[in-house]
Amino acid sequence: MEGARIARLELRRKDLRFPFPEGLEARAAGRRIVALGRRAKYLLIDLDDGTTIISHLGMSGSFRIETGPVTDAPGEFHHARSKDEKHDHAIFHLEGPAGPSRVIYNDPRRFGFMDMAERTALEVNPFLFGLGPEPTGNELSAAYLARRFAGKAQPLKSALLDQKNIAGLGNIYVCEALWRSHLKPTRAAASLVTKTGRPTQQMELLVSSIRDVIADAIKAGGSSLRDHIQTDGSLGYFQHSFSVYDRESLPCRTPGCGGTVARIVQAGRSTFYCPVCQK
DNA sequence: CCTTGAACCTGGGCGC
DNA sequence: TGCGCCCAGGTTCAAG
Repeated sequence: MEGARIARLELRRKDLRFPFPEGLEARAAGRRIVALGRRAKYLLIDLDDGTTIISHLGMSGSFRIETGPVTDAPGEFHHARSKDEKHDHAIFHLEGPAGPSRVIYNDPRRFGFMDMAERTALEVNPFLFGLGPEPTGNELSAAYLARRFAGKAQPLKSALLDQKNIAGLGNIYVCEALWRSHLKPTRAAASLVTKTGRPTQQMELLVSSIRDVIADAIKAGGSSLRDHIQTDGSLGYFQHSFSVYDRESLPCRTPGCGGTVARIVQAGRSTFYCPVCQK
């Protein structure tokens, strides 16, 4: 996709969760993609005119890539548009050195959305403004989190899910990171900060667990659930290595623990944890 | 300020 | 077989 020219951006409906921004198709047409980036859970597509397309997959969105000319043969198969295909909402028709290809945005539940902004004004885009540091970079540290969590009675789970504290952690990875660091999700965020505002030992452990969870998930190819798939159509398989997420009533996987995974609801989201080894 | 809850949307799974 | 209900994912916004 990088380096390719967008022959046409085809929007097959006027909105996802929000309307597509005014003039998106016209702005994208004929432009070259100079870079692909990511911030938190937003995909950033940099065009050669200084525009950046901002795309979020929501909960059920995915991109898939098709190469070669369109094989939309007329005739008997035309009526048989697959269930999946009807949720193809945006199609980037690309022209690259290797010929035509398409990058297709599919989103059955339409919780995703797209926006566009001038690259020079990205930080003030409403979706990107105020996001915390990436969990994979040096900016995330125990000392930083201690500053953010000091004095907060908010449950640890909710604080970690807050994108203003750390950008890009979702429900699954927060549950997994807390389990790895043996921390109870209902603890106050401030309980990992000393009276003098320094991170506790447990905070250090939490930060390294967050890094490890993300690294392991990337290595394993992502966490797509159920019908949610990879760009090549295969299922992400990190879901097979969840330690607590979606394991209610199953044995805790901490060696020698013997506990049973519980499910509670915090701020309207499911939290899975082991009441025995997470304290 | 902090915290919770509803809304957005669809399809899969389950109980009857 | 089908209907109705609940649930999942992420983010914003309104209300307590």
